[in-house]
Amino acid sequence: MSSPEEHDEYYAQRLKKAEQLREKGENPYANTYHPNARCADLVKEFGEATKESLEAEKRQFKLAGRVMAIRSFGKAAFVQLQDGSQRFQIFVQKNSLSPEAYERYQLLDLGDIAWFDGFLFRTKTNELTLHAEDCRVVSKALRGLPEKWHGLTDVEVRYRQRYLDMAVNPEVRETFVKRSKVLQVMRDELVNRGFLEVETPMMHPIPGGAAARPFVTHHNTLDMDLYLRIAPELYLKRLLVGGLERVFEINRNFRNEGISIQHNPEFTMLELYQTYATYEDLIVLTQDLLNKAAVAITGSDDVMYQERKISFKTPFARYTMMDALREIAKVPEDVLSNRDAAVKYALDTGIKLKRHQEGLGAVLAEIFDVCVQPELIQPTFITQYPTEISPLARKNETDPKFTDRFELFIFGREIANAFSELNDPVDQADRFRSQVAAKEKGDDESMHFDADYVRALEHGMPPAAGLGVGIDRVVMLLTNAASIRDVILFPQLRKNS
RNA sequence: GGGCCGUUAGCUCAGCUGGUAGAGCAGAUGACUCUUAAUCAUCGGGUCGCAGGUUCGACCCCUGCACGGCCCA
Repeated sequence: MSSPEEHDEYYAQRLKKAEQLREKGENPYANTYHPNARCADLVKEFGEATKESLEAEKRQFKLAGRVMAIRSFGKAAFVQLQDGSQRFQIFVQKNSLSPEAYERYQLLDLGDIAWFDGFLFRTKTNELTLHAEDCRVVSKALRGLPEKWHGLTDVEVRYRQRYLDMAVNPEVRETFVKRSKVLQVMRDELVNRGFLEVETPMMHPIPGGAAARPFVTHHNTLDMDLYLRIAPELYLKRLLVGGLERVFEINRNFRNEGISIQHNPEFTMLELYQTYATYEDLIVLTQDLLNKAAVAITGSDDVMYQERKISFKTPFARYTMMDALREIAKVPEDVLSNRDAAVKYALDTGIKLKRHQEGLGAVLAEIFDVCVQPELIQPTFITQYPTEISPLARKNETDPKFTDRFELFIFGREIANAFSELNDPVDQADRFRSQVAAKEKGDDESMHFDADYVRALEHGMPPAAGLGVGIDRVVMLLTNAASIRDVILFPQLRKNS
């Protein structure tokens, strides 16, 4: 990629044409020529109109967009114009334009933003086309477009210069339209259910609400370090203390971890909290949200993803973690109840245990990640997570070793995480202490003690359940994107060398 | 952090056993008033990612680095 200072012959040629326009009294970056229709509107309204009716009506329209192709025949040409909706063909004929307009047309290059005024007709091959009667260059491009047939395939350039990717690869635009639609569907659904959308801090004095390493930043005037949030959870629950009964937030979280096909340092999370609800209620809500999103985006609740059919028909499958270990991974019974047997099984399976993973629950969770998770292709809820790895979740009433929590897996990936919330301030303080102890033993992902949050709970938080949904991963599934970078407009890359 | 792969014209890609760089598109010029990757003719266009090394000679072999991709941690 050449820098703005490195100008080639194309640049010089195009700059010269811009100057020639100026000499004719034309501003090559004019904002005085506006379209009065979009390409898609014309196709919608006149796609079926006959040659004769078009000829009789001679409907006049102004279109504006990027010039994607020019097929020239000397004194006539076909121009492919692309606006925000789609491409449309323009017929430029010397005899149909004023001499001035034809001169302007001759200064038009591939990639320019152009404006045409003309009437609709059908070509000899019966293609709906705008017959140009006026032509303007409204933004002269000084750099050309990538190849017209193969498009832009270099992934690095696609990510670094996403605007080129979008200009030239229509499916990229479609992906981000679908992404927006997913968010809209979820917002609408939650608002309809009485949820209030809120915005809580992105900069936290104590990073909390998830097990992850944060990014650090600094406020100069306050002279204090702040952390980009790893989750909004603890703030959203403070709102429940304050009397809001149903809240949600859709926003970015930041986690200082590796970048992969499934991980970007900043990613979008939907989190919601509902008072007087349990994780069972959220299982229903979660599958409804995903089902509605799938149908809205793909038109079906059967979605093809990477050559596999994923069914978003409700209800989704569900297992407790222990049953999943038993039935899906065929883990022997003694491993499930005996820590030493579990550790031996893990090591025999080739799982590397971190030293701080001492409890049976944590070891079983590791075994689950390796032996069960990759098998969960169809949407599957896994419930009843070990308490020691769920420091913010309410313990199960009958077996306190487990929490009333679920995660949703699709295509072997974690899509959602939810639980009945821990609202006992004394229990919460104990859990934070365990987290701090783990941190001292070397687990840099474990949580800090958040005294301010415990204080909020001490004022009384209604019983509630909370849910987090990884929006990027949902969008990946619904747009058949192999990499999270394909659903994030500007994914994180190293500094350009 | 480790392994493997990639980086050649604006874009998409060839480039043999080491002998000094090619195509298509895009561009310029000319022809052409109904094309659909329009066609035809002519021409211009390269720090072969960067830095070293081996060699009479390196796009090619070796080392290091940068950036990207995939896999693993």
